[in-house]
Amino acid sequence: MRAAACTARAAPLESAGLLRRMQSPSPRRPKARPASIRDVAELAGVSVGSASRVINKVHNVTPETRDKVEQAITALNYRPNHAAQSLRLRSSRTVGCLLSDVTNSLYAKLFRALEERLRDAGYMMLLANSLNQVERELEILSTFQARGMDGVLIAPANEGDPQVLAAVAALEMPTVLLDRELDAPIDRVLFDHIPGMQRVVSHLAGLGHRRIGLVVSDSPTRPMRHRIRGFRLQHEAIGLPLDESRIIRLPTGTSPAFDAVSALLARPRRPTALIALGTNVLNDTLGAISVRGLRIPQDVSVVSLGDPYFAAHHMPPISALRVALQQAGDTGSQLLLARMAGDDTAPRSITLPCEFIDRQSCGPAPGSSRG
Amino acid sequence: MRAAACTARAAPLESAGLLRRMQSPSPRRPKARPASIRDVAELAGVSVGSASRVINKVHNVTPETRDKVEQAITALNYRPNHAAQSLRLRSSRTVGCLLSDVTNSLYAKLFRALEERLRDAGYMMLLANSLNQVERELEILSTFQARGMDGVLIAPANEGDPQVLAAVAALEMPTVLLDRELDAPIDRVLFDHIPGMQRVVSHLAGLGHRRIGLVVSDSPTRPMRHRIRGFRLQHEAIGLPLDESRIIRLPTGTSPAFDAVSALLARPRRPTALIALGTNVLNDTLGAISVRGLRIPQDVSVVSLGDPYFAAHHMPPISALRVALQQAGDTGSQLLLARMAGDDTAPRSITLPCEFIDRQSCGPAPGSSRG
DNA sequence: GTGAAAGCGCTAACAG
DNA sequence: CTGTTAGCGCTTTCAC
Repeated sequence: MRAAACTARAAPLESAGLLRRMQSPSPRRPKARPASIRDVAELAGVSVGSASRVINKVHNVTPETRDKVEQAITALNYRPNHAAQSLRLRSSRTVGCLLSDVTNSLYAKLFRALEERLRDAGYMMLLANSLNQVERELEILSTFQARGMDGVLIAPANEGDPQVLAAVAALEMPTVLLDRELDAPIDRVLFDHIPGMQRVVSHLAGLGHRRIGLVVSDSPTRPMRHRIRGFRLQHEAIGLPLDESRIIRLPTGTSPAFDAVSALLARPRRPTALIALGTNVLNDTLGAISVRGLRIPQDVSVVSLGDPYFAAHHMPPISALRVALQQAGDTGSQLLLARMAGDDTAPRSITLPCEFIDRQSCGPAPGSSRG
Repeated sequence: MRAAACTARAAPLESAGLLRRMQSPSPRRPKARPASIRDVAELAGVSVGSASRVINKVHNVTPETRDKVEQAITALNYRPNHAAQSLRLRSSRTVGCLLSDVTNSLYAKLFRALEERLRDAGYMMLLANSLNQVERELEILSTFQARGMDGVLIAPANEGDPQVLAAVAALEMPTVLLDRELDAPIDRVLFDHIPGMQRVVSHLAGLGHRRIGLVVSDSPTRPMRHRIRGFRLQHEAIGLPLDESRIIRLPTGTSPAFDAVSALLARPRRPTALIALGTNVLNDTLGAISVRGLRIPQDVSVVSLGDPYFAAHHMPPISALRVALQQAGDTGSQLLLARMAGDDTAPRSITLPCEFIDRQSCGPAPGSSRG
């Protein structure tokens, strides 16, 4: 079964498409069309009604009938046709999930948590990555609508876009927003970024740090806005002067965090503490620190926003502000499940706390008397 | 819209379910049932046949008719009912994807690449994580079948399980296997792990390393098997004695790579080079090296299997054996698309190369004359 | 307890 | 070019 490496674009495969219309349905699956409930009923010698009743475990059935039908089912390897069920029941037992990008471990974890719960409840998940593009978000939303999802869980990056807002508001099925804010009357699960960030700033300030840098992305989403807001708020609260230029908003997509952080650290009065977005940005930040020959935490303290695997396993272990992804998944699916079951109470907004995990990357500010 | 943090299980939400059956359909979506093609035809003053024709852009239509129908469509905000189309067309325009865990960035990247292509072709993707459990894989496969996926892309972790094999073989729709081997006549896209690993070993041997450690997972999948095989083969090929105890197979799930690598490095004649699975294991490996006060590459050379973001941004940058995920996505979707379009030629097996990226983590073996 | 039949929304074959 | 109609497979009254 060894094949030569083939890196070519699929030109050779493409042509197969043309042939298709000129020949009978693929001989690769000559399995005559699968057994229908009618076949089952016939083989069992009962009516389709009865067959349906045993399939759906309705009570009104003689054990005898049940047996016959069940035998027919296994004999025919019968599986109910999902499309027909969806049409008839007006329910697809499918939930749509719109995320920026599963490649971001945060979303991947969230999706996994969500899937776990919803699968247990008998739903399958459609996953679509919007890659932060308005156009895609619109298209995905529209597709979810068209495909009659029973519910959707969404985290549109373009919260502020009027078209996106309109599209979300137009959704006709139960919807839950994931850590986003949109002016529509729908359920949402949010993280408490502001108090979380305040906690971090105050922890750092307590260690004597007076110049704290913040490295986030310029994505216009709620998490970023709130983190920055919390950052500002806490500076005010404790009367720490805030130099706005210490807030770095990295252009989304690319990750030139390295250069930006290097520049920040090269300033005459460099920050003595850095708060950086988890995973990639954190990684670049760590790299920039190490390249400049600075030590953690002696020269610079570091806090990660989000708690990627490597934060805990880095040397030294990096303190992190962790969001409860698993819990968010539980909560989000819970909310959605309730709606899909008919809950028609007012939209709920559930806020989940951020937890600060203090590890060994935060120390007293250099030259500070505290600590 | 501020809500108290709520960590409680959803007991309060649960009860809503009971109410449901006793009241009319949720007032939250009083949108009478969406417009059907019949409504459109009626409003446009044409027959459903004509309506269908313009909706499906068939040629036989007067511009006049077309206009009327199109107006009715926008007026009614009509969207074809997907379930009805699926039922009628025997096609769901949906593709199932079975992976171990999207939380693993490798799979996340693969999924994203796949989704990109398939979305362009008009398919949506159902994603299911098997978490390596046989039971789940069976269930997912069965669900894909029952739901009439037009095609599936799968990477079952339990390649060797007879039940899984049977379930895969029983799949009635086009299927492509992703870097797995199963004795079934289906398309597959594979990575060239053996030559890749051989390249790494020989690179290291060329630098004078004679004791190379390999840290992988004990997952019984093709990639792991092949890496180990390539490791052995190349040792033989260049006449390097291989101490089997230098091959560490980490139990899947947990990641105690740190201890295992520490132990390996604590041996009297420790390896002078380490080849480690990307991301988490690599991270632990790096940690263990740093904790023992060893330097890269002066004391230990390191190669990553897979090329996570941080490998390139680590200090020093870590050499990596990279698999072309994007290309795998392109190829896999290509293969599937062709089958779904009716291609009925013999199953293809496309092998993609592994690329070795030499960065700065590989140096001459300590005490070696080479380099 | 069971069967007959209506119809979910759509496409396609057929007649005009 | 357009209208009518027969199902796709299933659930669910409604009689019996």
